[in-house]
Amino acid sequence: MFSQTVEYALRAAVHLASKSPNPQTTAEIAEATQVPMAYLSKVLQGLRAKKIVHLQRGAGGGVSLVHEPSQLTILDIVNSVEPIQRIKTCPLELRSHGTRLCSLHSRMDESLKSMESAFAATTLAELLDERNPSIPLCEGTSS
Amino acid sequence: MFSQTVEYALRAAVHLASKSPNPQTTAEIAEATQVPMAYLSKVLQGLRAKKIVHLQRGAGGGVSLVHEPSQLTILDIVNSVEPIQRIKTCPLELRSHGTRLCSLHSRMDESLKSMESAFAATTLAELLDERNPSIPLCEGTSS
DNA sequence: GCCAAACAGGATCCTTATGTCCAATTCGAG
DNA sequence: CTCGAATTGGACATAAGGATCCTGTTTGGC
Repeated sequence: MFSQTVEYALRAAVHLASKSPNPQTTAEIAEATQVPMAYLSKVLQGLRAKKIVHLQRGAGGGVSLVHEPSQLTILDIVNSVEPIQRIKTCPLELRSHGTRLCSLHSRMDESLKSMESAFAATTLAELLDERNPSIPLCEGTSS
Repeated sequence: MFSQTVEYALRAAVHLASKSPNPQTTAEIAEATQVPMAYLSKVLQGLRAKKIVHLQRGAGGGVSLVHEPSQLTILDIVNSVEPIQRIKTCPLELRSHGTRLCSLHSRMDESLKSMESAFAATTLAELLDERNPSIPLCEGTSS
């Protein structure tokens, strides 16, 4: 449902937020987030184009967030790499098909809207503040 | 966010429901739903494999729903062609990354869960019953 | 100034999704 | 039985997403 690119961008953003405001090298982020480094580099370049991160070349350089983690929402990241496409008009521009498929797409769009709202409501800072949520998703297999 | 294949399957399912229990030929469905026929054929074969539709070959044959529209939900169709992948475990199986990315994926999964619930709550019959929803998505450009 | 660290960006490759085409098969009807 | 309607299924084509590699450019520190 979510593309790899979005997943990678989110991982990188969260990791950067956790280290904010210290810059991290692409290699460090790749290691920490388990993302292929060469590809992560491309993803980060996309985030740079959208003014989400700052990329500093040269020795001692690295990647850093342009804004405070408390000012960045999940939606900001998602929309930077793969904007959520709301369904504004029925994909079928037919005069004859009645309202049937409309109601389908209306339902689909409501789900998109719901997701959009949820993503807009959570900042990276809030993600980091959460201590041991009720449903831990990270139970390692190692004891 | 939704693949073409899912979109096509949903269109076909809704159209079939609207004609239920009469079978429709693939060509008729393709025409009504604006889906390339040759590809629709493949999609329908997928729906057949999941026992959603019945395909009758030969003259007078066609496509028909196996179940009543009131017994088929949007989720049934979606899961038949491209199952919604809930995030059950953190994609990063790291012992060292703490709970940070967990809270991210927890949020993402909540959106998936919400969508799943919404799709499971609506049957094809209900879609057909809806008259002129408050937000019409089908305003044709033609007067 | 030189060197090593670190990003930049183009070329390339692999896989998957989407879409097309055609010969084969099934089956109802005359 | 024969013919045409209709799906079947395999091969093929195209495009996009995901991933890798290599060379160039920038830049801080010695």
